[in-house]
This record gives sequence, structure tokens and C-alpha cells, in this order.
Amino acid sequence: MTLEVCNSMETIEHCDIQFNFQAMEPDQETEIAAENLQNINKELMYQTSTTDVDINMEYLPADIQSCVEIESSNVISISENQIVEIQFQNETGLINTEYIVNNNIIEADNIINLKDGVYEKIIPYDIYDSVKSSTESFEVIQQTEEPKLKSTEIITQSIINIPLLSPQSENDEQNETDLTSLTWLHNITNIMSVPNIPTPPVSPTPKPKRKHTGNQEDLTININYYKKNGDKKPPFSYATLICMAMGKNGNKMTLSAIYHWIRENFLYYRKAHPSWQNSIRHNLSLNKCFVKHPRSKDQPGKGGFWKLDLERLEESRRSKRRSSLTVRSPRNRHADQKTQKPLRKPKRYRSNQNTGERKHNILSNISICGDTDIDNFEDEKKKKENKPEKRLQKEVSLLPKLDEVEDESHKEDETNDFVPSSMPNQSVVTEPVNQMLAEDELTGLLLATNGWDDCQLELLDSLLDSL
DNA sequence: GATTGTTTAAACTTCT
DNA sequence: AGAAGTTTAAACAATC
Repeated sequence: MTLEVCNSMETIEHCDIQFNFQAMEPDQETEIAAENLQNINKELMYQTSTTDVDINMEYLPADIQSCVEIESSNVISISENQIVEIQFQNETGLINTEYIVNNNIIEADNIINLKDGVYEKIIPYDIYDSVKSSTESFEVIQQTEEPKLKSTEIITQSIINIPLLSPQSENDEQNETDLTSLTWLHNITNIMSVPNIPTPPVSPTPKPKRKHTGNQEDLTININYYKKNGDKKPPFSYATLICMAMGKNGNKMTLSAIYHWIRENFLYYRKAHPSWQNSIRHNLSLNKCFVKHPRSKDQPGKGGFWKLDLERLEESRRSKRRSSLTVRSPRNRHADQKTQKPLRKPKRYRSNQNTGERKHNILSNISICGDTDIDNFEDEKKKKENKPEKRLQKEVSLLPKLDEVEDESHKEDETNDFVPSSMPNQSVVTEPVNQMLAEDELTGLLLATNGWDDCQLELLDSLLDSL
């Protein structure tokens, strides 16, 4: 497998980008690591075929400041505002191409040009007409040889400079700063960059995190680590996980499909006590951004479809901002309720796996994380040997063994619960553009606003108002 | 009976 | 320290 990095634009500032790629065979991991690093502009090429990759900085572009840990992941420091093309290849040829701009993974279908600090993203032809009809912000700038590439979306320049955490880092604790809720916007931005969905303007540049120490490499989260390693709980809130799943499945999923997606993409949740599913349900019910849509009568199956309510997201975001600018409403939920209701009995069970853990923002790369082929999704109810959550007090004894889980075979879903991955395109095409701001809208909503400074919020507002 | 969905509440975490 | 957000646990109703 070859990793090819093409630096096609001038540099402005610095950021870190993490490349993840899998070896075809585990023992080839290091060998394939940076077999071919190429910088087009400077016509520099770095090649190695050794198993112990030793990057010679002399051959790297000046703006590439480091290239470390070339094993299962390849961390390279690359200038911000660069467009980076990554081609994943194996002996059979090209298997995938992705582009990265300011930490955003862009599908190869969406060719990107950079011009004077403005991103121009070419929108796939098949959604161009509907996009154009609903906004003036898109314009045709070129016709490409590829018929499906037709228009361009202007995206204001914005630099995301998110502290990233490396799971292997020795400095986890000190680096694990407030990467929680608010910042998962950025995650969503990437996650939701499914083909054919116009990428909204990325978030304004957050201020550097307070008390942040350590270099960027140390902060880089390898999302693949969480996909493959079930020992550590992924640093995403449940709301984030739900949005990740929905972002990959047209913002509309059944509960069981959400379970499935999470299990498929995070090994931890395959091994974990199934009480997390209770939390998922809790989040779906409690978070008003998740809206339940009952099945139609001609759609048999259990439960309804859960969707993201983007209007609600925006409404909530704005109200949160207003309240943050004034006085926080007094809230003493616990005290009030204690006076009204008797205390509950002590908890019988609490997982200690999350104790002390903090949620992290990541340079997420969900496309690398993997699109679960949900076509083969097997409804949970079919898995009798791997009992899902029933009642929590019964669940401990029902915990599935890991090997059982991993041998789990996915049969055809009989219930049509699963929303195929083709759904996103449909929904995007048919909905007005202001309904497509999923990423940014989600940001301000599900997340706390306290991670945003005034500049960010104002920019966000202006972007929203301009729609 | 199992799953889905709602609600309550305590514990925990993070931020101001 | 308090507010606000998140997670975990639990009870229970509705539905398939």
C-alpha cells in the first residue's frame, strides 16, 4: 500500500494532519508506511521500502515539519490551507483517494481548488441543480472532463486548529482538555462529508485551548485506534456518536441501526456492557435535536426513525448564545427535585471504564473510520446468543464474549430498519440549503457554546444569516 | 418476551 | 462553588 502526499498549494500556517491507513497484512504495516511521499510542487519525493521507516527531513518539503510514528498510522505535519491528496493504493492499484483541507477530509468526488484563501469545492453534478436552485452562493466556474463535476461551492477560509490527542500519548491527561461536546462539531464536519453533500463553511478558528501543552503530534487522535481497540472508550459523547451515525446514514436511522453503526465503528461498544444502549436511547429521547418519526403503516418493524432536527439545532444554538451573553438562568435541578421526590436507591452498577475519562475533540476522519456496510445490517433482535440490553440489572450476566461478537455474522435485515447509505443524497437534494447546514448547525447545538468565543459565534451567525 | 421510548435522578465532568 | 452538560442507572409504558 502506498501513501502519496501531494502538496499542491502554497502554505500559510501550520497544522497537523494525520493519515491513517491499513496494511493489507498486519506484518506489512511498517513496510508500506511511507513508501512514497511526494510533493508535487517542489518535485520532491521521499521513498522508502524498509520496514523501519526513517524519514529524512531533507527530502520533505520545508513546510512539512515532522513525520513521525510511521507504523499503523502516519503523522505528518503539514501546512494549513494546503490541499493534500492522499491516494491509498495496494498492489492492485488505487483503492481510494481523499483530499484534506484544514483537517477536513473531503471525498474524492469533491475536487477542491484553493485560491487566495478561498476554498472552492466542486459539487458533484448530480446534486448541482438542486443546490443551485436554492442558493446564490454557488456558481459554475469550470467544466471538468468528469461530467459529474460541474459547480463550485465557495467556502470561506477558516482554519481549524484543534488540539488532538494521541491515544498512545503518554501525556493523555494533560492533553485531554475540553475536547468534549462543543468541539465535536468539527468531527461532524468530517463525518458528514459524505459524497454529494455540499460542505458548509467550516467553523471559525477556535482560540488555542487554555493550558494546552505538548506538541500537536501528541494530541492527534487516531480514530482507527478506537475502531480497532476496544480497551479504551472512544472520546465521543453519545450525542456525538448518534450524530456520527446519522451523518453517515442520511440523518435518519432506526435505533437498532444506530446501535449497529456504533458497534461496527467502535470496537469498545462491541465489548462493552450493553448499558450504553440505554444511554443512547436516553440521549435520543432527551435531546430535542433528535426527533422521532414514526414508521408509516407500510413499513413494518419496531420503533420509529430518528432524525436530526436541524431547525431545532439552530434555534437551540441561538438561544444558547443569547443566554450565554446575558445571565445564566438559575438552575438547581437536583436540589429542587430532591425536595419533591424521595431519593433513589444507590446505584447497583457503574462502569469504571469511563472514570476520569474526558471527551476529546479529534481530527476526526470518519471516512477512514469506515463506512459500515449497513446493507448487511442484522437487526439486534436476531442475535439471540448476543443478548442486547434488556433490563440493566439483568445485563451483567448477559455480556457477550468478545469472540462471539466478532464472529457475529450479519444477515440481511428483514425489517428494513436500516436506512441505506443512499439516503443522504436524497434528503440533501430535496431539502433547502438551510437544511443542509448540518455540520455547523450541529455544532452550536448539541454542544455547549462555551467553547466558542465571540468571534466564532459572530462568524457563525453571519454565515447563518447569509443563507 | 423483547425492544423501543420516556422519564427521573444521581454521579460525574467541565467551565466560569 | 455553582452552573451546566454528560453519563449511568433505573422504572415503566407502549409496541411488535
